[in-house]
Amino acid sequence: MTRASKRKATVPKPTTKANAKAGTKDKKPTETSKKAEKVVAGSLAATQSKAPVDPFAFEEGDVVVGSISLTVKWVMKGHTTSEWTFSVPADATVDSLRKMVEETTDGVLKAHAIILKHKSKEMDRTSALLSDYGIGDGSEVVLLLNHEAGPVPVPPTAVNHGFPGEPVAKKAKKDKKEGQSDKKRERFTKAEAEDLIKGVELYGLGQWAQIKLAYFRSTQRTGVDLKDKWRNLVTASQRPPGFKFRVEYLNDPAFLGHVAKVNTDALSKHRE
DNA sequence: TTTAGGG
DNA sequence: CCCTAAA
Repeated sequence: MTRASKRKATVPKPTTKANAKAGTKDKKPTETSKKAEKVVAGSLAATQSKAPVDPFAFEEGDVVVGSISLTVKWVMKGHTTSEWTFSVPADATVDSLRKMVEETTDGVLKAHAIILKHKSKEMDRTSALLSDYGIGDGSEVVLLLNHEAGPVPVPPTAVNHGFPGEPVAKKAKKDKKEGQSDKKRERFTKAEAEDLIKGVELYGLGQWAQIKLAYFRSTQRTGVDLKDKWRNLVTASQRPPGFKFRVEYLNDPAFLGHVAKVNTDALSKHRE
């Protein structure tokens, strides 16, 4: 295949090092002889015009004076969809936390669309300190999405735990001991097909693993399944007008038209 | 392990 | 859906 798009769309990989890929702006933590010192002391005033503090500016082993450990939970339809544990500087702001969430989900959850609440109170002052909202160690923050800010895809589950970038979920072994080939043939529902379309739209062609994580995390669908389904959808969209499909939702010209459109757009981006 | 394609 | 060469 051609080179993948330049924009990295990879979900935080379970890296062993804490800050393997996070903040790209902060160079490197000079020696750690005086970690407690390099921390945020004065950094807020120093870079006030820009991002308050690079959320990933410190490392796992650092002793951050006045740090706050909190948990961010994304609640949707009554249940927690995803949850992350963060350790932030004492002078972290609402906005810096939102950016951390965006980083952690590798951009899947856009900072501008994130609404944070603490004890039912919406934290709308983005430049306010988390402490201004009474947030301290062990606090729990609820994350909501501002739908008016545009469609936001489902983020990967349990992306992080502890410091950003720290490994979290185990790989879920493929105990394919005996003939575990109990894979029954289950047709994609229209909803699944639509999620797949959104995935290709958002991540691009070939990003099956990414789409799997974003939209089929808790499903049996594998990246290969998604790839196969996309191939079939595109083929279907190229059938002559009036073609009759067994699967009902494929008989909707608008539906297949969308598939064709998304495919065309994705193809152009795929080769640039 | 994931992707791309033919089976 | 499966199989598997390539990456």
